[in-house]
Amino acid sequence: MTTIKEVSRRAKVSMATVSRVLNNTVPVAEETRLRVLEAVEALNYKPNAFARGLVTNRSGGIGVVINEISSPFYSGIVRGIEEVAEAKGLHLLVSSGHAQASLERRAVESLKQRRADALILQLEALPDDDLVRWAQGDTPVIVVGRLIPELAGRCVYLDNVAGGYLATKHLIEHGHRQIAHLAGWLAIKDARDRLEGYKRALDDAGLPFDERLVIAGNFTEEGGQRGAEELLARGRPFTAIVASNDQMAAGALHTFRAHGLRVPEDVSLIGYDDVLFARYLFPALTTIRQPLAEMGRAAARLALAALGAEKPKEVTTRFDPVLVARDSVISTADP
Amino acid sequence: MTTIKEVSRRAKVSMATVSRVLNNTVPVAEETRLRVLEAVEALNYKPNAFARGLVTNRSGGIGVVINEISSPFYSGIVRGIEEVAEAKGLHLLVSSGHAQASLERRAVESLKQRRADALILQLEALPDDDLVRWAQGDTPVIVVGRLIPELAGRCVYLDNVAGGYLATKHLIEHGHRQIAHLAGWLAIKDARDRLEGYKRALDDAGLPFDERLVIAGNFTEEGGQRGAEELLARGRPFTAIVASNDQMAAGALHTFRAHGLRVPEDVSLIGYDDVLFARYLFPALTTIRQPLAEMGRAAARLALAALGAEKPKEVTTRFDPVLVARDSVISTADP
DNA sequence: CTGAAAGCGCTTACAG
DNA sequence: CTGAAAGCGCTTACAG
Repeated sequence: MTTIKEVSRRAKVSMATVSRVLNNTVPVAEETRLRVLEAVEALNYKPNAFARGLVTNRSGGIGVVINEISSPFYSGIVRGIEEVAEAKGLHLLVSSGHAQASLERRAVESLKQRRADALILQLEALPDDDLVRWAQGDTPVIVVGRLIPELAGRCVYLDNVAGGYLATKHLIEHGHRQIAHLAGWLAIKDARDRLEGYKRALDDAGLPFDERLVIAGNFTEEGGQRGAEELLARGRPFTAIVASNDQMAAGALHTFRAHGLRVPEDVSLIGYDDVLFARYLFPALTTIRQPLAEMGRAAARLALAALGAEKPKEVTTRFDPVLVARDSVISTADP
Repeated sequence: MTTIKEVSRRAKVSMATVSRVLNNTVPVAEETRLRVLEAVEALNYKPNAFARGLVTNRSGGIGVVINEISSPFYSGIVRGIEEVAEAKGLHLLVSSGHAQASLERRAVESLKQRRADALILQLEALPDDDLVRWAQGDTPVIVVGRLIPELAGRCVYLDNVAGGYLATKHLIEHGHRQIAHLAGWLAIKDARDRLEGYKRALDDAGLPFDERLVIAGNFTEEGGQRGAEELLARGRPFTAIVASNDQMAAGALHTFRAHGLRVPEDVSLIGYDDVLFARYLFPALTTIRQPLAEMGRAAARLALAALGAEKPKEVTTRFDPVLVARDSVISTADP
């Protein structure tokens, strides 16, 4: 690896000058500049990021911890983050938290130690307190997926209670009265919020809440399958289901089909997220959309603003769930 | 941020000693060790990664460039990489290449500059030459998704010609004679290889190759939809389709349904990849499986071995496509 | 506009 | 087993 010293030697200038032309910090005589650039080119010089970071205390990277990089849901967020970070020449340091407190903590500490310029955290296990404490450190912290009062303005989130409500209300408006809920993993707040929304919608419509119609799953296709099986086994009649995400809805669809039940003729089904494959299921899945990439972009912009790389423009920080009506819900009167 | 100096002061030892207990490089008297540890704890000291990297020339991170982080296909690979890297305490530096030569090159250069300890590269646009040249540098390079003769043993790949062949042969064995192909983006080698496999299988079966039955798509659901539309519009009769990936198959399924065509009764369909949602489509998609996570793990192990963090165990480097028969293919005799 | 020098926070021979 | 010192490769006041 060539160093700045070799470049300075070749260009017959001091190391300081090389540094100046590379970083564009102060004006340098055009002739000198050219000589330096020529040397840089000829020697294929790349500044050592460690040395630079040691003195500037900047890494040029944004640290991201996301629950599960390989899930279509979370990677949609990462994609949005990447898009804007890349445009600013910042790179990403990504870790998965796997919804485990110890892993989440380790990931954040490691990111801080490596001096990520900003942290975008989508954590599931750690309590708000930890986030608040980290946010008090020198590294700007942006929170995805929760609203923490102390950190308002640094949180990008979607109201999942409203989303659960919206989904349930949609079914109620289609005449359904016995509505089951395939809940997500209740250790995750999103799951609890959607359940809460479901309850409120029932309540507002004067419908009783029946816990036998609620199954806690785990946000996976397989969880949806098992949940649907159990629901069927319980024998409580229902005409519609609110699934806590699209993957569980896909699993439920599968199970119903295996049991000879038709969706939506025999049971209406609504998902949550609107991941890419939702519209390719059969029937095309009615669902609640979360604008994942957009949320990721918002988080990245907030991070850029926090670290001063970008003017703090207006950044939408609160997103609303929107209903995407496709073919998996039908009125009870219809068939 | 506390520094090693403050720790050494508190523990009443030299900085060298602090460094020694933290890195476990040489034996340190137990009593001293405890004092140091106490100070580290009390001061909540975290070594500065830049300073450490500057002298060791190691970052403790593995650089990954992958075509598209948010695609279910690629993120499956990343997940495998992450799994083994995490277990070794190495972090990941991830960039997307977006199948563009300039972005791929930029990503790799950036990773090298940041002194990633090893590079795992899944590139689409750059030619083998670039990979070979990089591999000659000081950073170990592992290649995912191609076999480069000069870098054999450092390549994790799956024979896509064999996969395309396998898919096509499966249809032929079910009596199909007019088999169309929804190709992927032909700028990507995987797409070309699968097409090649398709041709060979036809040839081996004595079936003519008809280019009017081949549509070049782009590996997305939407591409599959459009491809299927065009295929229908061309009016050439066909009884089965080989799609170059599952996402395109999902799109085609959608289009056929819209046209009142049933899969598999009217047209058999086989996908490629076996991404998670493949089995949740209706009909459940027959496809060619790629063991993504396993390939990612293999790449990570190769990287660890290359950088000496792990004994070079036996690592499978070549993977075979396997047929997963589900419900989207039927014999021509059957219906 | 440019150079000499200090310093960022570590690790690692070199002595003892 | 431990300490003093050099050095990793940059950037940034400080002078001129």
